[in-house]
Amino acid sequence: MPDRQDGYNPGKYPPFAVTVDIVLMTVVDGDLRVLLIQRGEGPFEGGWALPGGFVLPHENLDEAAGRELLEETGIRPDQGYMEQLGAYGEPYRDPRMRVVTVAYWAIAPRLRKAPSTPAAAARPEAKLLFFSREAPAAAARAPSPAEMESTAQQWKSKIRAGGDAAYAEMVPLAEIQSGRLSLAFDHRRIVDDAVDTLRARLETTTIAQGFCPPEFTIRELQEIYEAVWGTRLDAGNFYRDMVRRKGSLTPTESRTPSGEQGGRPAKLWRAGESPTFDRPYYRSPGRTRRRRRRDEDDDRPR
Amino acid sequence: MPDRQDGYNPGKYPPFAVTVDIVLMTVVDGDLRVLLIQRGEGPFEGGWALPGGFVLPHENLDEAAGRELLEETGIRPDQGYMEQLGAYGEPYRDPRMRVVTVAYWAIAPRLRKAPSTPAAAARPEAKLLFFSREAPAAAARAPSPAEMESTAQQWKSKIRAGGDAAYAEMVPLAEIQSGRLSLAFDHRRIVDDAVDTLRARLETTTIAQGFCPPEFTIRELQEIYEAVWGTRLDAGNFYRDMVRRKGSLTPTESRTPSGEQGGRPAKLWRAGESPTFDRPYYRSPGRTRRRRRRDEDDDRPR
DNA sequence: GCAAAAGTGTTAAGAGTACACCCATGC
DNA sequence: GCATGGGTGTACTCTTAACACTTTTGC
Repeated sequence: MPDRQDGYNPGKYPPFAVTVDIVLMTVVDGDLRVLLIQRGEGPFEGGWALPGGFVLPHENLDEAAGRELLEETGIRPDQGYMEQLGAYGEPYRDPRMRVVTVAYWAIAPRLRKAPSTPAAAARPEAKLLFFSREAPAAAARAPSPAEMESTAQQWKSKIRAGGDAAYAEMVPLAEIQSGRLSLAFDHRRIVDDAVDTLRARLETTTIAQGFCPPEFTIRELQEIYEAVWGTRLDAGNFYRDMVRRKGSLTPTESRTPSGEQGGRPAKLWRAGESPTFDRPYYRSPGRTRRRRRRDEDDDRPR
Repeated sequence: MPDRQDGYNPGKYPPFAVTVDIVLMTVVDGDLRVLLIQRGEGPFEGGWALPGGFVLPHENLDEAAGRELLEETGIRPDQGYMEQLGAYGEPYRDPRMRVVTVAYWAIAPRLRKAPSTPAAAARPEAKLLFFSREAPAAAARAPSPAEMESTAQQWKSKIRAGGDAAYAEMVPLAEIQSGRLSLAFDHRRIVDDAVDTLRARLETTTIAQGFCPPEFTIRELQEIYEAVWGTRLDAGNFYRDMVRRKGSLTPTESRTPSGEQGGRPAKLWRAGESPTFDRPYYRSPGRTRRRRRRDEDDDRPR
């Protein structure tokens, strides 16, 4: 606490800068990805870093994180999910001054997979999504209900070719954790912590649905779990396990526009009223056999 | 991140004070308690608050929390367990200036219960432990191995009668959560968050042992779980469940100095090599039937 | 018809729970 | 002997995990 009997008095305190950094995660084609920006100046110029910025004097930490998310991606915090991760404050993590960063992690809904064979869609090095960092004023205005309806449309309108000095990109987590792509400051550690927390949250809450479009199939939800946990799950058991949990899913009348070259159309579901499961869905050891490799695709023989 | 393309440059950033606050918890006679200090000056003078202080320019957040814990209680962080909880930064949480607090929670081992009938020991409003906040220099020096051996002795040497303006006290959590005792700033919320996290950690880690003396019985460990979770557990099942988990407990040759008015002497155990369980010990609904009231004492008929 | 994907049934193994019961001590 | 608390046995229930099987579509 600020003032106490140990020699400090108000006004004579060590001044710090306080920033927020955001680990925005999404799942694209079975890959967990993280939003990174390429730094345009300063230390680590040209390096990859988490989006973030200073906390302003009048706003609290959650508001600062929500504002930064909106400014950088056009995503409003209430469209997905956002939660504080923790504070990071090594003395020389920023070489210029003493900075304490409060990290947040957030979830962005994904675009629905384009109708085509899954094999074709997954393979040809699926194009990364680029988010413009320009025109923050336009991005900051509140979206209309129609705009909110389809986040996919919002995103598409912001995608550009990239290649500019400072841009943002959804980078596969594997690129970061394998070390092929290294991050500025202590952001690698922040990303690791965020992923750990996300993995744990999937056990007790329904936030995995936040990665999905407003209406989704149980199979799509399963793909989120598999991407985040890095495991394969039994489709039949997963279906029952999710539907059995009360309050987490609302059934819909509609079904998927039916399969490409066959397959039974899947029921569509909406998020339930409860943000948590009535009973946790644990990654038990038997359930989570390690997944081999991205794009080895499947365990089943053909 | 500090410098970016959005109008900020280094040196022109909103200055904040950064502090650490510590939720030090212990279990005394089946009660989960929290260390509070009574404020000697400033806002909330005379009110109860968490111990804490400013982060110094040269130290990181963990070091600041460890230093504060040592200064305020004489407990070295490596004697128990300490973990960051999160950051709290509402704009006017401190009326004097903009302060962001990074909260930590920590565990202190408890004194072994004095040999007497459990009923007698539990009832007569067991005396609270008082920690002196004076002579910080003495408290700050590194304790010798002999001193470390018995934390109980360290504590006793610091206990004083209390009644002074600024002192510290282990307050039962129930006093805080019932609202009978209200805390300064947003410290009530921080305490609640710390307890939630502690409860969750008991499921997957062996830190409950941190509340126990170096050698302890399974029954003592069970009492920790019951105090923290606020439940009753079946003694027979708990015994097996804990002993079954590999790596969490090391057997000892010794036994308890044998019962007071009978009873089979209990085996003594030490902490195992693993800080986490091989399989989590969940508070499943059946296991955690709600406990009635503190000091109604027991469910069994007599 | 066949292939593919959604959804259901069945079963064996194991974890969780309740509770009876035996064991080792003090008095 | 009796009381007390430590530790073990046992039976029943429920969840998990594997996998066979049925349903509904496209071609």
